[in-house]
Amino acid sequence: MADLTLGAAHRTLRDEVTGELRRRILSGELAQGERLVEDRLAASLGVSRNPVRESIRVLAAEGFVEVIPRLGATVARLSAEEGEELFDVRMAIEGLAARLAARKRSPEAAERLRAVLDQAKEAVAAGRLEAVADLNTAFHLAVGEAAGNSYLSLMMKPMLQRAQWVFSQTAAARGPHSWSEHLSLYEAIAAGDEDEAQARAVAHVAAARRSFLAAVRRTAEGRTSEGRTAKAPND
Amino acid sequence: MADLTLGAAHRTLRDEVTGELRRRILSGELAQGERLVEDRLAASLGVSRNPVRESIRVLAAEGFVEVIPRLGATVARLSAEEGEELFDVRMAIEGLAARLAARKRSPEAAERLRAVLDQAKEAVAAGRLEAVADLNTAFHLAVGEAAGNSYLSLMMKPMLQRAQWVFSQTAAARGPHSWSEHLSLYEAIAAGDEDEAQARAVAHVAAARRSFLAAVRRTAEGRTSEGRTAKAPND
DNA sequence: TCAGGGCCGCTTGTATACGATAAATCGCCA
DNA sequence: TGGCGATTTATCGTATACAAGCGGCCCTGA
Repeated sequence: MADLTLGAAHRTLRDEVTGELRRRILSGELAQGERLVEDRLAASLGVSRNPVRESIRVLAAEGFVEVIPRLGATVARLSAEEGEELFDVRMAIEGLAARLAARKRSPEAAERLRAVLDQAKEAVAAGRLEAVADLNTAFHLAVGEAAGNSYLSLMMKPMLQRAQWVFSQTAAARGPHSWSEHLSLYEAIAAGDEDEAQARAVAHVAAARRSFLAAVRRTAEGRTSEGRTAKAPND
Repeated sequence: MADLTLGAAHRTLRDEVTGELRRRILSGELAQGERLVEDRLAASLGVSRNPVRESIRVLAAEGFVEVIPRLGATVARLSAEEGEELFDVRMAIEGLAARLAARKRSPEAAERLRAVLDQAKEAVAAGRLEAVADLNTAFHLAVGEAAGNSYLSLMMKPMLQRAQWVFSQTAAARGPHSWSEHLSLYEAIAAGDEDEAQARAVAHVAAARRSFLAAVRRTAEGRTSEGRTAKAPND
């Protein structure tokens, strides 16, 4: 199988597969708790089992997949509680990231943030929702990288992807005001105001948590009154 | 090769190898920047290349190993700056963990913390330094688990191992007062005093940072005056 | 009808084999 | 003698093959 479904770029198959599986998980194409059978995945991606296996280990380390020896891997399950818990971690980490980014005040980083904001404005206007979600993650990650702390960047990447997952699972859209909050955070960082940057980042995540909780509540109500019409975000 | 060097436990070879490689990295047996050649590692561990490869991916996700496609993996390099940066992240995360642990105030978790403290007292008295380092990591991790936040636990594990690595590389011992700080943190958590628990955790990490910086300074001085007598912690 | 036990298939764990690529070395030529 | 290119070697990337375990199913017996 020399020609792949994923395209024959220079990246290793392993990287392609990891990205593709992560995408399928984030998009819900692979549902929570779904079994990840190495053979099937390999076949569906047009590769052998080895790249798939290595990908699964990475995704497990990132918390997207659960592996039980000799039994196989499944997409992790995400309870509403676990979803909410993530926001506590985000407030701590993203508050720190914003503070450090403001302290550093790198022009290049500011430029990158601005670029993401511009792209997002377009995507929002065009109504490309999946792109907006990706750009949201990209913005937060760019803040993390603006902090100039390598380990912070390393840990933030899976954390933010997980956050994106949480939202995609609950169908909790935040809408345009999220981006005005981003803009305001960007300004505080660019101005080098550490306290303000941290405060705005924390407030932003807190607002996201409220959106999440509201969505969970809606889903729960819908479930009891209409009998599970909405896709259940958790079990 | 059915009989392994690592012992024929029920755990998969991949788990054994991951643990062993991580141990060798943390202990300095595998030096920073050292190449990790799959063939050699496989031979030296008495396994095939597959488990080794999967382990390398996991360690890369944790930040202990750097992989360059088609060139191979090396033990990550840890500059003094990167070492210091880690403390910023730790203060944010461990402060949160301590606060949540105090809020939760689970008796079982308190019991586990106490158990680690007891074991550590013994190990310190017996002068078993490696065990003390492991127990230090175990204590911090137990605080994280006492917080009852699954993602927090997930991310703290590699973070704390990295912290242990940082210290082992600089030969910066903290001594017994570190454990009195642990005890004081434990008390605040057991008492359910959120503010105090967070403050003590942050102060504890800040103290660790000072120890680290002092050790780095000593090394730097030793390097300039005596000409690299001490093992260089970074490049 | 139901409980127990053994067989079969699916899936994972591990090893091995082959192809491809980048680095290193050696020799040739200017 | 120095630089450049071809060959060689080391190592990774990927695929395939084999072994082992776990669960489900069917069959048997009361």
